[in-house]
Amino acid sequence: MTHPAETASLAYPPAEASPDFPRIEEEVQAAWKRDRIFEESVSFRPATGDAGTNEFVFYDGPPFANGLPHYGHLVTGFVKDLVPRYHTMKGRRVERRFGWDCHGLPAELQSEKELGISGRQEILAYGMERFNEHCKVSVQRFTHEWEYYVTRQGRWVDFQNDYKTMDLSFMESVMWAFKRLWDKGLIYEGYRVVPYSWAVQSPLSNFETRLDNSYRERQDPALTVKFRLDPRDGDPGPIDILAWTTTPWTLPSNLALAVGPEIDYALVRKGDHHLLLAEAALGKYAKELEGYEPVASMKGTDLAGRTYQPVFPFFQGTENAHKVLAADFVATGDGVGIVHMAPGFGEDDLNVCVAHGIPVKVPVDVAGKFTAEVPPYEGINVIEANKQIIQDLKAAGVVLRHETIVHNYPHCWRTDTPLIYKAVNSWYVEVSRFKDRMAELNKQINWIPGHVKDGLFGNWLENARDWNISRNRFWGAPIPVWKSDDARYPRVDVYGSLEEIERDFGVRPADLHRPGIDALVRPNPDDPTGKSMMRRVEDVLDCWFESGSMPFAQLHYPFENKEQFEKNFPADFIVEYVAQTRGWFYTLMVLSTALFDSVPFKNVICHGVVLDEHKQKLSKRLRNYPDPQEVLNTYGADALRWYLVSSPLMAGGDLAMPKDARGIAQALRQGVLPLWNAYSFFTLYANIDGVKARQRDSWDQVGSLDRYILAKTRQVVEGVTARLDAFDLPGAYALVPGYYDALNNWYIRRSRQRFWRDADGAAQDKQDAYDTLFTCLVTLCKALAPMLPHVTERIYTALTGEKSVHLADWPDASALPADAKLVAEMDLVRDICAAAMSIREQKQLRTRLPLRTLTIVHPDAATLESYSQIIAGEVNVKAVTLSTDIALVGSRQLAVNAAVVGPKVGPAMKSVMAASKTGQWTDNGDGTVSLAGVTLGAGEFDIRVQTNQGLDAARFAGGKGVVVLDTTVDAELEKEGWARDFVRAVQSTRKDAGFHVTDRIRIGATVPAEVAAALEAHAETVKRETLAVDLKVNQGGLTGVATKVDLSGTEIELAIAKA
RNA sequence: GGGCGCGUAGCUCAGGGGUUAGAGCACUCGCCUGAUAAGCGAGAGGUCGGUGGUUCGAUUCCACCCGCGCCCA
Repeated sequence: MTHPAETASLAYPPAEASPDFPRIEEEVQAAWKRDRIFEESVSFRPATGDAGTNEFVFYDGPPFANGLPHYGHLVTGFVKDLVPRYHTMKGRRVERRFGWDCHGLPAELQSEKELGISGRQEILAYGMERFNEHCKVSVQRFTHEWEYYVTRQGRWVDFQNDYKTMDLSFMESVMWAFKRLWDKGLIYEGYRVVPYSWAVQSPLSNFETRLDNSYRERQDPALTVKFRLDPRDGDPGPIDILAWTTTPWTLPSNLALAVGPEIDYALVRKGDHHLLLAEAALGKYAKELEGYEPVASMKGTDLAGRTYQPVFPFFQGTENAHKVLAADFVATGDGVGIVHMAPGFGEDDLNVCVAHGIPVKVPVDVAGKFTAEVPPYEGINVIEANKQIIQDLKAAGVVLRHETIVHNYPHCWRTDTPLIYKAVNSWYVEVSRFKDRMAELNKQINWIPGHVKDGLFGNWLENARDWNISRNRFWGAPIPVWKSDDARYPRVDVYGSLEEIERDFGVRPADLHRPGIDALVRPNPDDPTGKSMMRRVEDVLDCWFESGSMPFAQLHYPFENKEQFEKNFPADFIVEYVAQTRGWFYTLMVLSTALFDSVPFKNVICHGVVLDEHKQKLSKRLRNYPDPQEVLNTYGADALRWYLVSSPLMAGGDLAMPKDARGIAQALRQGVLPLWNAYSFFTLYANIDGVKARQRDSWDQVGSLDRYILAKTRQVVEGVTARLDAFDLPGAYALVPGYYDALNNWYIRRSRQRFWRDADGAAQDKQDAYDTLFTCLVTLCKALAPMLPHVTERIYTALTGEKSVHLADWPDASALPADAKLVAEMDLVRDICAAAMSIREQKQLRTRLPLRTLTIVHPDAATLESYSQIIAGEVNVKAVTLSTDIALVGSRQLAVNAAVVGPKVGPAMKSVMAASKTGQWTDNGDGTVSLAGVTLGAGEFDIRVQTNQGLDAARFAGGKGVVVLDTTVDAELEKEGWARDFVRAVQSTRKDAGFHVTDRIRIGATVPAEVAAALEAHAETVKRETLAVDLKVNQGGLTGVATKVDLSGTEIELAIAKA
């Protein structure tokens, strides 16, 4: 739009009228990189202040390194960027280190896939060292993709100074944490039944099984099996006791049966044969029990202690086994009220059996296959063995019923294979011992949304179980425990630093990974024979233990940065998706409570999950989401940030994102474009006028429009500040469109002429207009910088010539005028104009057609006097008349302010409301009214207008005021209307022809006679408005850019040419 | 079965003991313009999931029910 010749001397870099935001963003990002703006934004804020630390501490939740980022990461990333940018501008130092979660099953499984091997045995065959070496490389494969997305989304984070959980320093800190817990007696080793994945050959932690939706529907056999009780005196004959199970594969390991002590059991008989089951279950087995009759009834306690014959012989003769035991957990909901117990495969089973001195038998190997202890099934996967076991039992005649049930069953979150429950030797953190303390500390945390604190997270803490932190795997931090290999000389050594290892083993490991660490072996000092050795227990740590360790481990605490950590713990802020209440949020809480007796973070946002528009999970296979890269390249990162962060996600809800990205297009239109348009207007005219605007710091002399928009700016800054302080991010975004509207569609539109007015006599007013708009834009850019980091950067740097808006201080609202009265009045004026325009629309009177009078009736009409001109201009009337006399336009209606009056009068409210509706009230003339025996004073009622019929009127301010438009059109008004129509036609032709806004033109036109008369009457105005040096009407010979134009129903021919 | 969240316009969602329940999108109609058609405005569109209760008054609070989502048994 700008002539190239002018560019050199421009006051501001020209703003594209049709900006390509993705391109602008990339330019901005390139400048950030080139000028190291991020680094400077961190480093120029001091780390310490008057009151100790000046750091705003942010923890980056480490993502699994071996996966590609998706929308969920983008959401988290935007928040991880927005909040730190805000606090940086507020003057805090906000370090942001990227973290990589390198260890654990995801990494191992990826490597197995890449290497074409599967399971422990094959890994061992392949070689643990090579395997781990591969893992180490594999987990860094996607770092570049991550860096691309994170950078492209405009997220500032330090990749150079990142941390990896596989770094020696990180792992040493983790080792330290383990030792601290050990010293506090919070670590123990035990036999526990755990969810076990035979596919990955490892137990899972209890929260791993609950992360995301690991439960899915599964069909399983359910078997009702008969166990023959050993005969006892008084038995009416042979008795079979029933038991029900959905895991037939555990029957070979059956070691006991459990009954509920208070449950009623029925003995039923058919001929010589007796069955025993809960009375409550009789109905369910009606079919199988046909012909049986009840012969006796007894309590569970009566049965306890009886012995029976196992259905399989494998563990016959096991100490204390094969007895009926009483246990409280037995219920009659499912099955027969008698539970088959296999202590190797059930948590309750284990507890009860151990209590009764029954040893644990686990005839299943690490891969989920039966061992030689059960010869017929040896080598068969337990789930696959179900079939054969059922067949064998049927053949033995001990199956009463074989059915199939569909139930929710937990699956391995990595391989999607069903989990089994299995007793394994594991290492535990005794969370149950300090869970009350966690619940207490949790009260200090500000959760967003608030319900998570006592809901999802609070309940989770209340039911916290001991945490199984060992994994029988390879790629992870080693459990730093060495044990004697000879039980006769027991000894356990736990190490908490490289130095301690060096002291005992004589070497300081350069790498703590297996198998190198396993090679550290030394003679057991407690063994006088000198034969037994201290060997490391084989397990590695659950990688979640490392995620919970990141606050201190990323700093190599306590070996380095001791003071820095202690001064800056806990974090001020973290954010992740809501399921991390069971993951990272939880592990942070566990470790910080146990190690430091402190919360790990003060404020936390838990956002929801991005779904497709049918609320289905986003799936690469289904391609049910817009390609992120395409979105970034079409609409830009600012639009995407606006879309995602102002969504219900931030309230913990799900976001149903349409595949066509229309929400993102809308965010661009509503959130980004209006700001750009205001800026583009400013630079266009400032450059034409050669005006250099300056930041306003006084406003005593400026007009009401300027004061109004400055006061509005103050309000929006205050509002955004309050919401960002409260971590209410959508709330902050929500304030912006209303402000855009006031700026673009009121301030600029009503001030437009001031920007191109001739300088004579109005220079100050013009400068005021530029200064005001400049002040608004610069202030707004600062206040929106965290929310729209790119577009604000471009605009701010163009306007101010400074290096970066992100190096600026947060705008000071008090530097702008506070004028609530003016804002309220002007907003009322806008309301009045909207009402007046609605009359025009209704009467089909185009805005360009001037009208004589607008009458405004309102109790505070007097205060509107000074706005008459603004209203007249907006509504296009010659005169504005103000009145407080409602009788002019209608009658008075009483509107009781029920919220105030209700509580005051109580039950009398009913008659008060009735009286007000039927008009039975009296004005006492002193500002009070009476009705139904009650007198109402100021603030307790409003008077509203009931408009008379037949008027061209519209109500405003909730009915408190009325505007009446004189819709008579006389010849003079008609002519003026034609002239304005003509001006508009010329202007749009100019624009279509690509003329510059300052180009002088010549106009030729062929028009009907009545229009010609109008143009003649208003020739000077037309020429001035269109920058025409010449206007020839109906003189033929049209030259230049010619068009036919519809002029409010009359066709004319028009030609314009540059003068 | 339990916990948490949710049910408001065709869609996505705000709101909140008070008579006239809002926004954006979509729809219909219209409009300004020497910045912005990726613009501005108006209209239509709702027994606020259901049933009871508390209350002068319930969409809002309470109970129960129905439905959806997540988590857990």
